[in-house]
Amino acid sequence: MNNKQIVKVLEDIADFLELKGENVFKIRAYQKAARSIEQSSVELEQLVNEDRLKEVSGVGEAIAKKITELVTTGKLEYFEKLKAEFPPGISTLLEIPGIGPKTAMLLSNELGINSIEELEKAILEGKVAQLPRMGEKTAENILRHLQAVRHKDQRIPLGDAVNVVDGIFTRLRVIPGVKNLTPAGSLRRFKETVGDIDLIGTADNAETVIDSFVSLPMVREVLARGLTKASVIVTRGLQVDLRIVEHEAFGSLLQHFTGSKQHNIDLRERARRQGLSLSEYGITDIDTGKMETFLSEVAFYKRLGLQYIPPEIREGTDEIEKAAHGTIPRLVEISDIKGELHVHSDWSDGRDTIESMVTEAKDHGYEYICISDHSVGRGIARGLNHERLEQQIQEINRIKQRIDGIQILTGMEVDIRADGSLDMPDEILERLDIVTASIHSGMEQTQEKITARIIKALENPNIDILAHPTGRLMPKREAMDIDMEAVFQTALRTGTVLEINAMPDRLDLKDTYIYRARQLGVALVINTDSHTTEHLSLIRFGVGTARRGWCEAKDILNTRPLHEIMKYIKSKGRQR
DNA sequence: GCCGTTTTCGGCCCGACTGTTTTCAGTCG
Repeated sequence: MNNKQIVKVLEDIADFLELKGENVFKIRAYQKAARSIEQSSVELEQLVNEDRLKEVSGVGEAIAKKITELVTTGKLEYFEKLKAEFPPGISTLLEIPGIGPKTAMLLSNELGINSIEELEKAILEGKVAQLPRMGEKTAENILRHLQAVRHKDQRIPLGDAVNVVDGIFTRLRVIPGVKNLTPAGSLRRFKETVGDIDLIGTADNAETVIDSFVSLPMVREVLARGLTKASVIVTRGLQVDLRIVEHEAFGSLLQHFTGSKQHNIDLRERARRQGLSLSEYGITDIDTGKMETFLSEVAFYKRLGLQYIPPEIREGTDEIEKAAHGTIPRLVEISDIKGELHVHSDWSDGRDTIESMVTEAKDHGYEYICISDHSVGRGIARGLNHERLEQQIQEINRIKQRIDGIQILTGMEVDIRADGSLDMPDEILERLDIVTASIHSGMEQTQEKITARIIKALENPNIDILAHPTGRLMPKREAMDIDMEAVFQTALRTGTVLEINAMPDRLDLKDTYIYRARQLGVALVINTDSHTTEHLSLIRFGVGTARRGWCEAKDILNTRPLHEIMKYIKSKGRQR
């Protein structure tokens, strides 16, 4: 049983306990444990074997026992019994926004409703509105949400969300009196997908900003609208929340709305022990009732005796404890990146010429760039065969004469075939500066096969980098089924570099894998895999993801000057 | 159910909005 499945069971337990009306703190304990496991970079099965489950924050005696039962037997008796107490399907009602445990139980008990379809029918027949504490308006709202859930494409990739925000911001910025307009929430934390978009700002008069916001042309529907806060639905069923406070409270507002939820709960619990109460408006002394406001997040954290915590690692793991001890590292920044080792040109499936890619990289302030077009196996991408690669090497040599101020490397993204062999002979690869390998086909193989295939490629001394290691494409293609721990161990042994692919629909390696790889000391590189000149600026998504994995500059190969990279790559110390 | 530079027992984040209410419950983030 993997982490994802365990998380699901814990979440379901929390749902059923809610329906049952159990102690809210017990429910919260299950939810906290689930969130915590979701963030974990280690498979719990491993921890069970080593009897280290209770090292996971939020996992105590009782939950550890339940996880152990799940892992060893594949089932949990407590859960099965709990589930049996309710009509099947009732928990699906909780997926509809606006329906909580009380409403779900009411619908089930009074009207026998246990599915979304039954609910819709009952609303249309006017039965729901007649229930106690319901009414026409509530029934109508539930119906609306129910239909929205059906059409909404769940969480959207980070890159898409950023585009939506850009569209909204261009229009909101022109509203008079609005300041500090900033995306917060999971977007600011660079989470790979976002469920909704949180925007915040400050204003002299919040109400006028809210008014303008709800009447923006892209707004399809207004869900809620108060004096300082509004929620709307824009294209693709995406929910956007805007919250406005007064200028002097911006620091605490930004902190509050950035989350994560678990980070804020942990932070507030800690503050409470210090006799302080936190809110989006500021920090209140519980005894005196006096509130301080904060212009910046740095000041806010400082008041709590904490080092500043970057948004990307505010996930409620152990960041607050580290901040209290002053041991939050300086995470890698975009300005640390000195070059790019994986870009394509119009020689294969890229749009732009080698020369324009190089010029663009130079404009980014990069010291080096490696041209790595596809190999012949990727016929659809116009992959290069021997002769064309030979011609490309000569072309790159000519460009080197014309452009100075940036070092140009010759590379290739070689296809790892279904049997783990490469579709370019070693004697050719030996001549290239940097060779990247990746899988583009046969991604449905068994875990055993794929893992063996990747390990074989990593063991080839000519392969320097493994690109987009898990092959996922959000939202449509899942990661390949790989034993990542085995891949990390092999990369460590062979010295092969693993890529953090910055393309917003890839972000591959993902954050938790990065965390684990870094912990083990695996070499990492952040590449954009650019196919156009514009793509080079997507590096920020790769850096954000690396930061979520707690990477410092020293963990990332392309923060180093080229001669150091080449020294590493060609080093004899690597045992292959 | 978890957890501890005030506690191994007694606490457990905080506020906004909506709708159906005569003062608040339910839900959300």
